[in-house]
Amino acid sequence: MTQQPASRSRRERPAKPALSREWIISTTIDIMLSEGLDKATMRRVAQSLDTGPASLYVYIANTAELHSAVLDELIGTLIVSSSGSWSERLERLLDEYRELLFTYPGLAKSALAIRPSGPHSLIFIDSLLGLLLEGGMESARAAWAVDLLMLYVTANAAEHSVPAASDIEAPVDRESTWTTLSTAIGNADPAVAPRVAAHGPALLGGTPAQRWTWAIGTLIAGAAIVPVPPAAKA
Amino acid sequence: MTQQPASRSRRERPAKPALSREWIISTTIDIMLSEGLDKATMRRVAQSLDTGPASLYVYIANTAELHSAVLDELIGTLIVSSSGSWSERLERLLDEYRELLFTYPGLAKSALAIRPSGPHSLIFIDSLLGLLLEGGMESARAAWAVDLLMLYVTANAAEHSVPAASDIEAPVDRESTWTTLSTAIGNADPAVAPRVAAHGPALLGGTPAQRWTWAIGTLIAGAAIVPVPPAAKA
DNA sequence: ACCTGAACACCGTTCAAGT
DNA sequence: ACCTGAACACCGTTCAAGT
Repeated sequence: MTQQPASRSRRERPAKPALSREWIISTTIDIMLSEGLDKATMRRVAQSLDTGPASLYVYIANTAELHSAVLDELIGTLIVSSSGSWSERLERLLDEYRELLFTYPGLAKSALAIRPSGPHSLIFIDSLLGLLLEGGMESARAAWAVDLLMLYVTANAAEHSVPAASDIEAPVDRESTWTTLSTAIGNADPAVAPRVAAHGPALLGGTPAQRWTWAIGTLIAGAAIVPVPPAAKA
Repeated sequence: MTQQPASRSRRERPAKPALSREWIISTTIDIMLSEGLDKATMRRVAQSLDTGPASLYVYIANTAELHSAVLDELIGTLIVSSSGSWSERLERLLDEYRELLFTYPGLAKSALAIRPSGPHSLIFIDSLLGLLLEGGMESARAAWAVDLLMLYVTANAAEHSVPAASDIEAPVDRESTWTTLSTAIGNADPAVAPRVAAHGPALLGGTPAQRWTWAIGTLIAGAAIVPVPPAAKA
């Protein structure tokens, strides 16, 4: 339980080790890394463990729980940097989380469905909360802001990790999705969507990094000025 | 194309009408309404249309495109109210969108993956943009704010529409997910997650409606004060 | 040209039967 | 008690063959 974080690369596979929750989770992470979340199915994981899928159900309730456990494990690898202002450390931590979700394509989508809730996630939430409190944010607002920030990071990653499957056979699709949206905006009929037609470039402008920084800044600045309804406070 | 919005309830089924993109989409909506997005599969839709799944591929490229088309169709039913301040109208419009995504469980998750981009979505984006501009927001910021607002609404809905499948056999699961998170927060060890332990009630406090209103307000207020990098402007 | 039966290559989950 | 083979009930997508 409190051993070191699951090593994510073990080349030597000691001939059929005993099945266990930990072993199943780390095998799942291996598969996710090399083949994507889509391939990290009960069947595929079982195959990697030289057994049938039914065996996994002794340790894990269902696919959602497996993915949830994997996410918690990975969140355990994030660390709060110790230098810089609270806002720098906060942005860096969120950036690490974003990167994590980008590294494991498809995991973000799971994260939305399952709400990180394991022991490692609790520590992560604690860190975010601590940084906002350090920044002087009122406690009730900081709590809600943590939620909002995590939701944004997850949604942002989920949106950018679209393909997940079929990236071997149809790498075109990702591009064409983008193209569809931007040409739709570019070609917007001023009679039907006048503001989009007029402000098209602004809608599409900026680098992903610029938009990310702006969004995080916006969330924090907004949370700092919008009060939480008094009744909702502890 | 510019007929009335796809009627979502047609009890009389004129014996095997000709297959068409429109007919496929409206049938999919029917199924989604009555059985959830999970059941709106190519196979199930084909079955409702008295044909094999292969036939759908004449009109629709794949499942993602089908869901994308459905979402655009539904977004076409949203209307901007004509009374009230810009911010009241904005919040009402976003609320309609949120409600739409809640009504069709699972659709929100699709919306994240596919980025609403059809003709109806373009008009919706145009309305949001118009309201922010009316509120005096600078154009580049308003454009990015539209993105952020839509992302939040979608993510929020995706998070709350968890079960989607298996809601007949395991209605317990939704409850237990919540319970898991709140008990985890409630029982947080002060030694390992001191801030969570101390501010637990704040993390869990407020009604969904309060949190929703606060979040939307936070996003708009934040966008109004955080400037977009000059290089990113049109 | 338009449509589709049948097949291919997968899924998650359960449960009776084995050790 | 613990584990699992085999089955159940599904998927998306393709393609050769029919009309």
